[in-house]
Amino acid sequence: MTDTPASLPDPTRPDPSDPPYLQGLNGPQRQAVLTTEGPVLMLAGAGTGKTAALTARLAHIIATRRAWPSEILAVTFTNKAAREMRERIGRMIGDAVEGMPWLGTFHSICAKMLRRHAELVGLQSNFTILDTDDQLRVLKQLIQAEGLDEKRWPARQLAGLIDKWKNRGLTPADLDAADKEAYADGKGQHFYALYQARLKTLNACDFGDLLLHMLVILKTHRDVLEQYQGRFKYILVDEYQDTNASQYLWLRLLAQARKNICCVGDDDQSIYSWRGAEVANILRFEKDFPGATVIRLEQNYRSTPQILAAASALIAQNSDRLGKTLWTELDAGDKVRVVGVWDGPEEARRIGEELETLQHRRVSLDRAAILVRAQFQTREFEDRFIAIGMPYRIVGGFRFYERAEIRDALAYLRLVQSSADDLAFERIVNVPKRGLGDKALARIHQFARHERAPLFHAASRITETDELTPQARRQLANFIAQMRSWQGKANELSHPELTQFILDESGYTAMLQADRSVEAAGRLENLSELVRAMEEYESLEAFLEHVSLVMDRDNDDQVETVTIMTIHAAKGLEFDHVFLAGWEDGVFPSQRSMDEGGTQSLEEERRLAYVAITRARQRASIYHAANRRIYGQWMSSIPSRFIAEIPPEHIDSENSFGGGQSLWRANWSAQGDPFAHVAERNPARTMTRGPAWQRAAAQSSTITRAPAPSERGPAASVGAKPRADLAIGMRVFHEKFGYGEIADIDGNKLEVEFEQAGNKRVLDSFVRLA
DNA sequence: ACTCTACCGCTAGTG
DNA sequence: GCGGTAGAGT
Repeated sequence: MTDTPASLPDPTRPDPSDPPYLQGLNGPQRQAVLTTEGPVLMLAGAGTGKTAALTARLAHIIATRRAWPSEILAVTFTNKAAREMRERIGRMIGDAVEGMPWLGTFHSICAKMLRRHAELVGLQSNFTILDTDDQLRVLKQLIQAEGLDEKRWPARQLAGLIDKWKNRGLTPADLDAADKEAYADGKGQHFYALYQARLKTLNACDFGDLLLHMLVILKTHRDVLEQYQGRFKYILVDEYQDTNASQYLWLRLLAQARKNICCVGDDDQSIYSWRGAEVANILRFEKDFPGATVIRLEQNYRSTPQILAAASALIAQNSDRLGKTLWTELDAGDKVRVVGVWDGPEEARRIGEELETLQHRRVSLDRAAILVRAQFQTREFEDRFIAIGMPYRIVGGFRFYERAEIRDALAYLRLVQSSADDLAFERIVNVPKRGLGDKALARIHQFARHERAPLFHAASRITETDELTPQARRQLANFIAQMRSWQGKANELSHPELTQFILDESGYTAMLQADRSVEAAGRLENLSELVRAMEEYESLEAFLEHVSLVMDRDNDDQVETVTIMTIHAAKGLEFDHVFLAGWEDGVFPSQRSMDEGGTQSLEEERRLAYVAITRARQRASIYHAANRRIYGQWMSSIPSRFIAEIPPEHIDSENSFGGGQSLWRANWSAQGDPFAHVAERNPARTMTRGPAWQRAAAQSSTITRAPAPSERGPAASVGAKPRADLAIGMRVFHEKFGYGEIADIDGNKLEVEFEQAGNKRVLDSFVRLA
């Protein structure tokens, strides 16, 4: 597959004989489509028609028979992006898009691969994928089991570290000296290893593992690597600036053989370093792939020259850039508006008025958006818009599948599908309330650990004994019987029917119906939505796979609404009218990024500002308030330094409380670090309000150590083997029933004649010799 | 086993 | 200022 296409005189120029997918593309776009062989880096500025070029490239590869759809690997970050790409390609090449099994997110593609090779990393192919919440619960349990103080060493911190390591492609054995020092006086590596072992016994993996496991497999199993290298004739990566190290390594392995890899991205829009993305990946592409063709898409089709000029001037202040010069053929348009207001409520009021003006001009609210730096800023707008009846929509926040009721329902289904799913068991064994509290759960745990069996199994065995109170025993037996019957029904009923059946029979629906609170109705609604959503999947397995990787609700709002969202959420979107709220130092750039990261994170904030401005097609309005309430405290604030970085000739300034722009602009230029006086006047802003880990780190020099894990006593006998040290007639002590004499032994079940409590059946692991 | 209270944390958020 | 949660209290 090294033959070049019949060479045209100049492939970048339009030709009437062009196939339809090339029509309407500009020169660089055409080059990006036609340069199929060898490594290609497509640097695509904001609004330069990246997706058009990208889909045309795929269409071209398929149309010219360079590869079958199934021989192309196309990766994106979000499901939304994958879905959009699939749709757009579908429009070009028709049903052939159905044959593109390897178009998807990094995670979904890795999950698919990993199910084929699970046994190579000690998993079964039906492994479950844990979300962040499950992950945290597992870690909490481990921390407790090791006797560490959870307050001092929060599970979140450990989760963060493990995530970071996985993002960098490091297994526990790969950690370097510095990393080993991390967490609880150097126990980080120990906990990482413990956690991985625990996941293996749960037959589960977290999101990071999907990539890490595949990376390990590709590195250690040549045959598997060659199989995929052979299959993927062309590789395409979207949003390359967002890749983390493990994704990068994974891609590099797969691309090594043929080197037909095309990475698309924009270093100026890299805004995800905090979750592991490394801009370095895109900056060093040419070194990684010598002879790479670098193509710049610089003609912007979205914004007016004024908006573009403002954004370009801003981003030009950053140092580590590959550099692009965006230009447009559009007419000049309005300057960027900068509006100063007194406080947050006024900001919301003013933007509300602007939106009403748009409504009167018959501009659809769908074409307007309010972009904020942080989620907490949305409240001000919500309050105001409810008051004036402005239809709005807030993107982000809690996602559908993170809602408690959805997670509960899924836990029931997971347990039906796999009774070994301990996390699912724990989640719903007492939801709705069955009178099975900590005590009962602790017993089940203790027995499960002793038997090395899943909780469900242990629970089932424990109901055959008197270990629990009669009430708890009855309830647990009932729950187990129900679960068994559901497992049986899984074959008879369709999975949506089964779900409805379980929700009703378990009492979950009744529990919500009895709940008079405001949220209960919405929860019931969410559950019916879940059942409805399930109908689109072939099987329960298929649905659960989908759910663990995707499950975002498509809001099919009929009403025209203004969208309120974070800048991060707005990446890749565009609106005619964009309102940029809260451009004040401390809010944007955020205090935290300025505290911790120095220029590095300030540059990331600046890229964020660049992304924000370039969302606008016709008009961008920046707002800053002189006073803002943060965490319940009123703070006076100064306009964002980013405003001062936009050349005045691209700005129209107004100020609702006097003073005018000259005031703050002078303020900025007069001092070297104008922020210093704010820190001085408001010391609370800088140090004492730092995140917990900073405070903790400051104290970490004087740490006393928690008791070693050894005090967990002599190890229990291995497996479910009955104890050898017990015999009929021996006197034993049981925590609940007191002293007694063994009357009979049946495996690890004992019949004991207790002095006070009478004849009881108990488990051998709960008694000790008296 | 449930309810109340004190305390923590609080940038962004895909899989 | 607020919501989630852990641990104590009833």
